Amino acid sequence: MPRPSTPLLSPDRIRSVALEIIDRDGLDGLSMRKLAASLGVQAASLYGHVRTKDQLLNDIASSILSSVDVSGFAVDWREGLIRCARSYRAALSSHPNIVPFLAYGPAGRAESLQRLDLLHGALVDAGWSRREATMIAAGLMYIVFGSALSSFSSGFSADPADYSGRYPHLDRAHLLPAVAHELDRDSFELALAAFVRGL
Amino acid sequence: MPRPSTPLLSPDRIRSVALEIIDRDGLDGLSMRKLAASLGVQAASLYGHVRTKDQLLNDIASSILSSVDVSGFAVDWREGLIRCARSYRAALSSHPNIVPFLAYGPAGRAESLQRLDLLHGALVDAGWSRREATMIAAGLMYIVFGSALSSFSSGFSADPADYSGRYPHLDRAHLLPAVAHELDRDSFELALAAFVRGL
DNA sequence: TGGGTTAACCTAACACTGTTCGGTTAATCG
DNA sequence: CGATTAACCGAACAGTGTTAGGTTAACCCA
Repeated sequence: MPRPSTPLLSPDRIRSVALEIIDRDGLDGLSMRKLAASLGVQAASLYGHVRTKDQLLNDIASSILSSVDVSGFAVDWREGLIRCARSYRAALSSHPNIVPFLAYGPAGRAESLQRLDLLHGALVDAGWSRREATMIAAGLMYIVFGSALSSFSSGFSADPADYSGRYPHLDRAHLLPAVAHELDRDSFELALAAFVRGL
Repeated sequence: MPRPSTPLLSPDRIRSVALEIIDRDGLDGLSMRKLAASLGVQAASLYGHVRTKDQLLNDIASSILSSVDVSGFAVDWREGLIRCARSYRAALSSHPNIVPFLAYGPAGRAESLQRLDLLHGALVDAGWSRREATMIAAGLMYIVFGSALSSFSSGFSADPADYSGRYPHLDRAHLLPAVAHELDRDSFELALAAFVRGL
C-alpha cells in the first residue's frame, strides 16, 4: 500500500488501540506487529508516529495518570491525601494490566511529578517538614501501587483443593476471586484510612 | 561437548547464577542464552534441569520469600505484623530487581500462602473477624510491595535541571537518589507505623 | 568384563520480538 | 507543473524462549 488518501495512523489512534489490546490481552499480549495488524497496517509504519514501544507505553501511562485528582488539598491535607489516593487507584485499576509496567520505570513522568509537587507543597503548608512530607507522599504511593498490583486477592486460585488441609486458616481462600473486586476496594480503603489516621 | 564426567549443571547452581545476573543486570538482563554462557554451557542444556524460564523465576522468588519471618505473632499481633512486614521487605529489597516479576504473577507461591495462613490465623485469634483479617493482611502487603517496588525515591533523576522551575516544591528532588536507600527505609517505617497504629 | 540404559550435553531450528533501512507512491506547496 | 515531504511497505537484523534429534560419557546389572 502506498501513501493512502487519508492517513490511517495517528499517535492518538495508536495509543488508544494499544490500550485496548493491553486491557484485553495483558501487557505481554501487546506486540508492535499485533498492534499494527489491529490498525490495518505493517509494523514498520508505526515508527513514523511513535519513537519506540517503551515511549508508547509511557505515553499511555501518562494519559491514564492525567486523570488523578489533587483538588482535595483545597479542603485540608487529610482529605487531600484520601481523595488523591482514591482517584490514583481508580485510574490504575481501570487498566490493571499496565500497572506492572509502571512498577518498572522511573516515576519521572511529568504527570506524576506535577501531582507530587502539589501534594508535597500542601503537606509542607500544613506544617509537616519537607522530609516528612516526602515520606508521607511515599507511604501513600506504597498503598496505591500495592493495591493496584493486586497480586493479592486476584492471585488466589478458585480451586478449594489448593488450600484445604494444607492451610487451615485459608480454607475459604478459594472464595476470594468471586469477591476480589469488592474486597480489594475495601482492603484499600481500610489501609488508607488506617494510614491517614495513624499519621 | 558430550556428557561431562562431573555434571556442570544443577537446579541450585542455575538458580544461584540466574539470581546473580538479575541482581547485576536487572530482570531484562537475564536471558537463557546469557545464563547458559555464564554456566559454561549452551542454552538448550538448561531445559534438562529447569522446566521453563518462568518456572525458574518462580523458584528463585520462592527461595527469596522463604526467609520471611512470622515468629513475632507469638508476642502479639501488632508486633507480629510489624516484624513480618520488616522481614518481608528486607527479603525483597535484598534483590530489588526481581520485585517487578512478583508484581506480575499470582501470589500463589507455597511460601507466601503458608505465611499468609499463619498471619491470618493470628489475627483471627486476636479477635478480628475473618474478613477484617484478610483486609489487614492485604493492607500490609500493599505497603510491603509498594515500598519494595521503590519506583518512588529511586525513580528520581539526579539532574537538578529536571525539576527546578517546573516543580517548585520538588526543587531538591535531585538529592533523593543519594539518600534514596535511607529515605525508602524511613518511609516504609513511617507507613508501617501509621498503618498499624491506625488499625 | 561387557551391553544396555540413561543422563547430560550439543547443534540446529522454529516462531516470535523490537527496530531499521531503502523503496514506492500520494498529497501538498511554491 | 515540479519538487518536496509524508505515509506506508517489504525485507532484514539481532535477539528472545523453546523444542527436536543426535552424540557421548557414566552407570547398573548380568
